[in-house]
Amino acid sequence: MSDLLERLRGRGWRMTAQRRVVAEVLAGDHVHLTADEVHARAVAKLPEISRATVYNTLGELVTLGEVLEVSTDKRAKRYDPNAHRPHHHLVCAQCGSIRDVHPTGNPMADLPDSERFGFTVSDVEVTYRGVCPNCAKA
Amino acid sequence: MSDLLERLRGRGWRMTAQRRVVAEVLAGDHVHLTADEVHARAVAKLPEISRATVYNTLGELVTLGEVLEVSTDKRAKRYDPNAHRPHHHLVCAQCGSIRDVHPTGNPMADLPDSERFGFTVSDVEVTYRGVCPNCAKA
DNA sequence: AGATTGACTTAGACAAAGTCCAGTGTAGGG
DNA sequence: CCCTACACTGGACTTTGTCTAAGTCAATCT
Ligand SMILES: [Mn+2]
Ligand SMILES: [Mn+2]
Ligand SMILES: [Zn+2]
Ligand SMILES: [Zn+2]
Repeated sequence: MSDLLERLRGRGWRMTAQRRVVAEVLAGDHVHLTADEVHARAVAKLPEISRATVYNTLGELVTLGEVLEVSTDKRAKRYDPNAHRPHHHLVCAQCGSIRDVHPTGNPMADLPDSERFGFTVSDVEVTYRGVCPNCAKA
Repeated sequence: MSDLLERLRGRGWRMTAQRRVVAEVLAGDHVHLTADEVHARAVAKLPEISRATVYNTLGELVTLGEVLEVSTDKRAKRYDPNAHRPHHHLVCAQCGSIRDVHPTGNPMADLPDSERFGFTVSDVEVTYRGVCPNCAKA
């Protein structure tokens, strides 16, 4: 995720300890943390970081297209650093765990003109729901 | 929507003025109101109805499968009375208006076993995003 | 019809998620 | 090493949703 920091520097971002820490927390695969989870993990690395800064930084990253907002459950938004490979989500209805998935086919092509109501459709988001192996055996 | 009231009576519900008003507010096609919008419209018909009752009633309708919860934006949940014909949603990214759509094909079949991570997948939710004709011409 | 009763409703306190702002601190260019 | 525009902080505030104690009333019974 240090290439992210490079890109941000290239965009004229001031490199602060807070922004570095938020970027660190977001590293990895299948990462879909809430803002408060990001804050909690950031505090572990930099105790004085404030909630407002975490919200600001996440919001900026979303605006720049470096992070996606996902709302799989009906509670807090989740922040997804996997913004450069298009994908969808598979969510456990019981424990809420989330995996990135790459379905075949193009759901966009499945929406006929007669069902578009004059909209210019630009994007589609697919959420699969089920029970994860862990919850299934319990 | 009076068949809804019938079904509720059949399930042993007490028929109160509040529940009747909430059912009335939910009548129609392409209706996807937030709880507060339902409350505002209910108050117009029955001024003393409380927020708690609207939330309770909506929750009960969801539990009974008579109304669906939808979260197309990342803000408040929306309540969808079209629970008996499966469908997906087309959302205007600018004004937030929502239409029910019926895509062809079955997105569930597009998720190969290798992308299921051992989950038992039971449901899929598709949200199309774009710009509605109204916002396009402005 | 009148009495009864438990389901229903209410107002308001509370909680969680997110926004906003005034004051303070600091990254990075000169 | 100074400056200053940008960034950060803490706390107040808003929105969305939940909970509870006390009061009300729909449906049933007599
Ligand atoms: Mn993802
Ligand atoms: Mn709908
Ligand atoms: Zn699970
Ligand atoms: Zn629109």
